[in-house]
Amino acid sequence: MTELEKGPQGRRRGRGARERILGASQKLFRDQGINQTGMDQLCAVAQVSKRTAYQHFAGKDELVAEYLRRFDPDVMSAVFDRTDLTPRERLLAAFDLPRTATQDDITPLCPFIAASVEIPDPQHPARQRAHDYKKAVAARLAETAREAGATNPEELGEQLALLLDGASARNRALNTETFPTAAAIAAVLIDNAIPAPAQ
Amino acid sequence: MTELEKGPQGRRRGRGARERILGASQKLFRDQGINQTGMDQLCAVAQVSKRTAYQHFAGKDELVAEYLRRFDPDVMSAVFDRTDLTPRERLLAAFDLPRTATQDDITPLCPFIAASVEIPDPQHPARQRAHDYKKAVAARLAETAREAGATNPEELGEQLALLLDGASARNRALNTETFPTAAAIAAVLIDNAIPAPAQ
DNA sequence: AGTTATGTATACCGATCTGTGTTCTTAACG
DNA sequence: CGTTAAGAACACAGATCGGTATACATAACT
Repeated sequence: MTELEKGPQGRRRGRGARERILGASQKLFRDQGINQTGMDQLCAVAQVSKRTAYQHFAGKDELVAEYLRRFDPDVMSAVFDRTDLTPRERLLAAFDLPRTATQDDITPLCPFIAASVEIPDPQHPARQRAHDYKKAVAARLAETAREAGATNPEELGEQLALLLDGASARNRALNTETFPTAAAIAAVLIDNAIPAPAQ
Repeated sequence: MTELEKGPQGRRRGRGARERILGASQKLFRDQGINQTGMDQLCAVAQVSKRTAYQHFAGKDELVAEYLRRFDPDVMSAVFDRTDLTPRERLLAAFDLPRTATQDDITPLCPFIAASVEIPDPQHPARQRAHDYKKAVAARLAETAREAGATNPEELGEQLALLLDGASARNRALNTETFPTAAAIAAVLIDNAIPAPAQ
């Protein structure tokens, strides 16, 4: 995901500052949280001068907003745009994605939930982005639920979105993988929401 | 819940420092978050000298841990210890409690989830307390599920606990009341988990 | 009444935070 | 080659953080 330290004849490190900053943000914000990551450390990891960082971003707030804007811009297309699965299978696959997308043994906390908790101001651009993203996920789930023939697609979309967020939050609090539990609930809800399962 | 500024002949403010500190913590940590609340502000709101605060608590970390220890020490007894409800009704009432327990128009974020996100160190006493509390809630749900005649009470308890956390996290991200959605899911799960509903 | 507990007031410490000013270097492009 | 823009290095400002030291006040208990 990061294409650093290469290029035609091996540039040392200059000329890609903005991308390196965002790459370091992704790693550090995920591992340490937003508030626990100072700009000094972030610039050190990104191998970027502090001055340069503030020429690319007006402030830390804007950097955080851009970090979230870059995160999964097309909303879970890795599962929703799959054509080899039926709509019903796609809905269930949404609960496997967080496990396969990371090489961690436990699924890390959703960065949008993290930002929503770490940033108190609801008007902060990062909070807005988190809001929009959560709505977008629910919308894609609802759309897929409609394709699957659910009687109330919007309701099912909201329900499945709640399961995803619940698993993420619970993963953090308990340090235990909870997505299988969420997937089991999802299977029940999906079966209950589709009137006549194709036989 | 806070019994401040009263007493026999109207003490001004001395002599109840520890309780005032914990009361201020409850308000400020909830409204602003833990990391966004400084000890100076906290002592000002509690009308307590900073020196006194550090004579009662070894540090902010210990204060945060005690704040979470005081929060709902008997785990949701307001719903689980009700004798006027059937076990099934008690399970469903768990999704109304967060709404009735606060006078806010929207349910605030669960303080244990908040602490789990705000505090990076999993070994922090507050994180431990959050872990224990979440397990305790799931245990009470499982116990009640067993009373309700569920075939797999532990599984149902875990599922309902996940719904509670999902609603709380989603409330924060979307600024919308989500507990009704969680309650609807809970109703489906409960009905599916109890083999022969007493008729 | 006198001792002791508890609390107040306030200045302060070192560390860390976000953000800036200044000067120098170097890669890219004509 | 020479100009220009991007970046590096680094010191520094101002605020805030958690936590402490010192000196004083007062309520409670014997």
